[in-house]
Amino acid sequence: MQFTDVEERGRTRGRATITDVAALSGTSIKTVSRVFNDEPFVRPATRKRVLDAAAQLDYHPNMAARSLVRGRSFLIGLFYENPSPNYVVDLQTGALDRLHDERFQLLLFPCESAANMSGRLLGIARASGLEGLILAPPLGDDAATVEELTQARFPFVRIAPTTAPTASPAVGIDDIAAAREMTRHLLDLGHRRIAFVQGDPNHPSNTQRLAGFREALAERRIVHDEALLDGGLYTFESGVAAGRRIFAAATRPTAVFAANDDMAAGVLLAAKERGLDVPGQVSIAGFDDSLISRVVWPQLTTICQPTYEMAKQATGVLLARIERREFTAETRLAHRLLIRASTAPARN
Amino acid sequence: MQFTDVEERGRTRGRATITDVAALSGTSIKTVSRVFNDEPFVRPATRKRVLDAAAQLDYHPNMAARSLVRGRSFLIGLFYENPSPNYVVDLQTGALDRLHDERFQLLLFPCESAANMSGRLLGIARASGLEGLILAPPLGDDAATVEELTQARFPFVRIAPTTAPTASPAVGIDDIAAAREMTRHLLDLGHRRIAFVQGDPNHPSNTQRLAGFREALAERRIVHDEALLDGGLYTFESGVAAGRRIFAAATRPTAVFAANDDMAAGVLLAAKERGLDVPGQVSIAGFDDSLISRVVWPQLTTICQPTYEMAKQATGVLLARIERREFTAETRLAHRLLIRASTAPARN
DNA sequence: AAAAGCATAGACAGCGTTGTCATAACAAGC
DNA sequence: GCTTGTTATGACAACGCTGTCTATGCTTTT
Repeated sequence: MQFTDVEERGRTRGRATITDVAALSGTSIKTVSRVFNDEPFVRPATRKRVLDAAAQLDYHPNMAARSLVRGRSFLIGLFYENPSPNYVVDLQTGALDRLHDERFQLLLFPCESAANMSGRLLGIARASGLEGLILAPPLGDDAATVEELTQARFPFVRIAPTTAPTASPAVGIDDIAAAREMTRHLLDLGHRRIAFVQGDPNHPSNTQRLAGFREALAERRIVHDEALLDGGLYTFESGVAAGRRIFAAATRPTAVFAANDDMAAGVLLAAKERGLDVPGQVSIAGFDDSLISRVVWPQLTTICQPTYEMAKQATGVLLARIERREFTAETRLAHRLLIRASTAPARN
Repeated sequence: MQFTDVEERGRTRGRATITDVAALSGTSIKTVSRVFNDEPFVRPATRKRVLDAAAQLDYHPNMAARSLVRGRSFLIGLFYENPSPNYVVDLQTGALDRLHDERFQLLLFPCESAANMSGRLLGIARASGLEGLILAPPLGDDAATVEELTQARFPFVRIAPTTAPTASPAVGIDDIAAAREMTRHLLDLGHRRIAFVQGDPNHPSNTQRLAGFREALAERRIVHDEALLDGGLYTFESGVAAGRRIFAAATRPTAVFAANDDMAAGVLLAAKERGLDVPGQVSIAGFDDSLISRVVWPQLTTICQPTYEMAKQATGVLLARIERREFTAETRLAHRLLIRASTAPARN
């Protein structure tokens, strides 16, 4: 079916322009512009006339024209490569909430793999006319990307980066300390054989969490059995696979610490497949406090990571840099050990 | 810290323009424009010169200028009010994938509540300069919204709408038939006391699923006990609450059918709290095949709803309407009953 | 060899806005 | 009443691009 002569109304054409409002209100376009940009020196009476005319014509400023003349796009890109929908939505919501009253809009850039984005981000940003980038893990950890953007003086902010703190703005938590706390919790419960399920080796957050795990073991003078180190990809499925391998081993660990909740949930599923009681026979701990940690049974002991808040603050940092050229250094937000039902004293 | 005199590079100013490319390539701006818009009548040699110059200057067409002169924004809005992150991400990914090679960009509009958006969508669309809207459930079911947009001839497409098929384009599945199939499955397993956990009463998908449930019972001449109807809000937490009420009742049902997976997972958690074996003592069924249905133990029997594909097709329909004024009527995609481990024969 | 046709290229206006600069209105100070 | 200063308003160019129209070559046809 085809529309005949009637035009569609999504287009910009046909909409009232600043000239129409000026004409109807008996003022000039410049005055209308002043009103819509809250510039001073407009008499209240004039302002009202303009506003009335605008309302009558259903006038909305044309963003394209505004962007063109100002040389700004008011577009910010959120780049992420993350297998966990919960995490992604938290990120988006945080950024959107911060952007809500600003004139900026958020563009999504889901990336297949962080590796093949290396060195391409600046080009993409330029092509889309972005004014700033938010790099979610692990994109903020790519050295080439950070170097490229810094070199070009292109505004960006990294969320939860783990590479050595450069001068670039970032918002995150202390992954090492958090992993250390979780490990201490397991040690305090009497666990000695603790398996660690790594996340994607390309995500440096994984390296940090593993480091924290090792530090805590070292504190208590426990020699870690490398056989208890297994690797996943941060996805639920990879957690299931890791869990199956771990529980099939001759000497089973009494606790498993997974580098994120999705994998911990996978490990939990593998435990159930094998008929293991959690936390009776094996304790399982995660990391992130994502929705999935509350959905499974028993609910997972985890690290509460303020993803939403990190994204919100990161967006604020980026905005400050774009709008006022303020350069905020690295920000660390607080994390919290959340003890729930999946961990219990070791009995062996 | 403040940047001194060096300018930030996110802005559009300072970037190469079409005039620069024309000058460097020894052509006119119109020819450069032709090259970048794949217009005919440009000699290969000229094209190459232009492209080389563009590459050398790192030229990218200014979207704002392009939008302005064309009277188009190339912006599409995705409106959703959905408590399930998995669903939302599927929706986004479907839309983004379809948009990938088009010049359009997607803007996100998470809505607090569909009700208070009623009658405001057109204004928001106009204010943001959108060319089209994708309405995810339940926004596509608001009569006032649909009426307003249709009236204004504003391009939009609804995902999984359930209201009486108007002439407006929509992509969805047959919720009634799907719920009927699931109910038959439970009946075939010998269940007779089946509780139904409703979703948000404001989401008409809920009404449809309940209707399908009732139809299947009627087919088998089973009088449904209204006490077995409980209500949630499509969230995991509301499912937990409903499950607790259901299992606290004097005569427990042998099966529970929840209107979505999140609630079914909640019911499952409530069952575990009470020490009930699933599916031994009670079968639980969900709807959606969202990630959560695979994460819990036992994995949930559910209806596989192609959310990603629905969003992708809906975007295609919208694009066709915007670009070529093609008007596609309602499209129904296939669903599938996915029998997993949470349902088993009734034994009583 | 002239005319006609087509492929190729450029000049220029205009899209809807904001910035700059000029001007008008009005109050205050002498 | 005349200057001065401040407040309020408007004329006009410019932002970077595409659409329209016109001009220039180069073939082909007569």
